[in-house]
Amino acid sequence: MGSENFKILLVDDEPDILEIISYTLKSEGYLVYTAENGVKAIELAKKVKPDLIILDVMMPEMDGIEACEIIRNDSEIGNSLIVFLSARGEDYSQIAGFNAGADDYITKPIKPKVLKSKIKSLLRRITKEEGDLIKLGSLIVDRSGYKVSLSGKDISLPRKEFELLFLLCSKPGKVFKREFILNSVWGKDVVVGDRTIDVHIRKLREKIGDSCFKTVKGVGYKFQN
Amino acid sequence: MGSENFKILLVDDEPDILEIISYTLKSEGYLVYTAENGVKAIELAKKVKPDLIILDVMMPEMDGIEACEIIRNDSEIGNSLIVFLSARGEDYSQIAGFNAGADDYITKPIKPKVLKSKIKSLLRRITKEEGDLIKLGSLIVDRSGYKVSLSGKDISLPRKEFELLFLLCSKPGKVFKREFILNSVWGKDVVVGDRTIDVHIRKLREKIGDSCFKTVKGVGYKFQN
DNA sequence: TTCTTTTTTTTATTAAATTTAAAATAACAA
DNA sequence: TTGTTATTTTAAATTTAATAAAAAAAAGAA
Repeated sequence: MGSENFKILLVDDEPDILEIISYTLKSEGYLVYTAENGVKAIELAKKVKPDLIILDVMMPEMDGIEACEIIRNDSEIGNSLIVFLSARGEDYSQIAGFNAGADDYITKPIKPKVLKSKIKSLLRRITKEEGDLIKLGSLIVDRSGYKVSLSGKDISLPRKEFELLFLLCSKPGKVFKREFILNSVWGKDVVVGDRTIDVHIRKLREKIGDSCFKTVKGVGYKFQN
Repeated sequence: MGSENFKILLVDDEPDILEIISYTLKSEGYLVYTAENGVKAIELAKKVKPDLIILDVMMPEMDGIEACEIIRNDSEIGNSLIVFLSARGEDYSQIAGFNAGADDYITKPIKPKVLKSKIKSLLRRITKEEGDLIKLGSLIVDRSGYKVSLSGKDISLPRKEFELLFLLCSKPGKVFKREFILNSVWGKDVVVGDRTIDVHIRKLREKIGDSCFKTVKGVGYKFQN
């Protein structure tokens, strides 16, 4: 989706790993910063305020777990997402990592595909989890369960329909342009036909009620109840 | 950032909670007012007209739900956003809270991150972006919703009509030359007939009122009410 | 896996509304 | 008066969206 140029700080003492992961992440459009040890990582983190930090567990001087604890207790950078890198089977470090406050871990050897999808889903968490509930009169839109409750009755919606509803409800009364809707629900580079939005709107009108979805011809749609 | 210094009223009987939340919110740039019970809250709310009220459900004397109901039925402060604080798992209070008219709820223990993002997304819902709204007496031109409200009544306009109205209203009293209007509403390289503007002006006169669109012969039109 | 169901997307058709154009009328100045 | 310019009306052209139905893709169940 709208890759909002997330900042990722990558910390590992092996230059090769740094290189490979860095390349992989940059090709996904992330801004990547690197550090080769915990001390430098913390220093750099305070400067760039990364959204996510990838920490190797095994590092000389200050290991990942120690660094993680320090980061978590720092008010400036404490709410970055933290991911650990650990050798497969090092079960201990995984546990320790979570105790130290990590959000996820990835085992070496690193598969770019796995890495990318983990990072993506973690970052989605911070963009989408925000305010996961919208209440508008008798309509409650609940992102955590992908469902809406309309005057007490629960209606569960498929993903696209839900995303569209959620978007419109995030600013009742505002007209969302078709292009904008496409970008945020379908994603920047997904190409779908022009009628796709219409059909989804119709589905929502069927399920939620006709009156609250207003069409502004030549512009887009808005939610208003 | 663009934080328009929102006013938040925080109501809880525990001084510690008051302190912590207050600190968190102030650091985000909000103006925070506090009250330790429902009665004082309502009193204070009438004075400061907060944009958002955070209410603890469990309070001595007057609990949050009761306070919420009173607030909602008060015309002065009834359309503030209301958020409940409730202990996790107290599902009952969530339901009750919504029935009483709350817009959202936050469970204790409170995580500053969650609190901040919820508040932010709630306030985002009610804010209009800058330059989106033009008020001229009883006429409100709302760009984000592509509609105008004329002494309370909403009128929705098609795209071109709206753009034209918005242009004229952006500088009341100024005469816009026909050529300029064509450029900004229809675009530089779109070629349309000369009478097109006239027809659209007429449509606006029909909908908004004849008197406020003045013709300056040989030059163009202006808005003046 | 394969089959079934659901969701999503596309296509074609219909309907509606906007926008433009054109013609008729009115206003006004020279 | 005539000629110019704006207004109104009407009609045509064009855009745009709603609808229905089918195809494709994805998700789930057996």
